[in-house]
Amino acid sequence: MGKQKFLGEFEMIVLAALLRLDDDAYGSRIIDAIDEHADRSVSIGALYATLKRLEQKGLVTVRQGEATPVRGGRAKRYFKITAEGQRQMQRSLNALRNLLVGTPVGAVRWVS
Amino acid sequence: MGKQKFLGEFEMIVLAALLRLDDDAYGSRIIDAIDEHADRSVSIGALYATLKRLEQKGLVTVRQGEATPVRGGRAKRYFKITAEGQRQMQRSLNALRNLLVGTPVGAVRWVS
DNA sequence: CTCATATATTCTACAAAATAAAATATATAG
DNA sequence: CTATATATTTTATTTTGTAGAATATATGAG
Repeated sequence: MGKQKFLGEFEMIVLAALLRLDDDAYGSRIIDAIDEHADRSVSIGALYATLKRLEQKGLVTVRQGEATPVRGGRAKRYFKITAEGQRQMQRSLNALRNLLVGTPVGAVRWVS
Repeated sequence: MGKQKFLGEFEMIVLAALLRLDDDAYGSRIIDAIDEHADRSVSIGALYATLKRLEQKGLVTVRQGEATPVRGGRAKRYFKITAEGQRQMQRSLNALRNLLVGTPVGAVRWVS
């Protein structure tokens, strides 16, 4: 068995955003989703660096988009989580969840 | 408002273990909890390095224990998550959860 | 006593992840 | 053909994650 892998915290955030955005996940859209849903502002450079790493690890794939017919328009790159990415994501979440379940009911809750 | 903070992935794992162990959280116990519940083996050095950082950030406190009356026994240091630690933990979890809810039902699930 | 041994924590060094700011690329409108 | 609006890449640095060696300290055996 290869060495057990766990995702970094921001890697999980990015992958979660890809799941949410489904077929429309590219740079600024991902930034917006993270900003809106996770209440977190991230620089675009930080995002792309992480996406590149995830791609190199085989956890996301990329599809080249068309340039949109509006002013300003380099072609977009759309990202998608792979099956292996989903697997690692679930494993990382489970690790946290399993440690937290059975914990005395206090300030930190997994649900609600 | 001070800069928004999010915990690292392993920091969350360690804090979750502290919650689980309540008043009995010291070195090897924490290692065991992570090993058992998160199915993850971590070196003791890695753990203490992270605990030190969490302490410096005010996310855990330490209480000095007695040496137990068994062979081999340097005094233990018991760790406990602070209110601020719980706050940051909840915030980090919420960020992930909020991105995942509403996601098409697929391979990655928050519950079950 | 003192030494072997069993815990326990700390130190050291390095790898990986996170992050922002600046640079570059490329499309279209005028 | 140039100004401008996206979009992605590059560069540099800080923070986290990680293991292994070193150190500390308690007790049991003799």
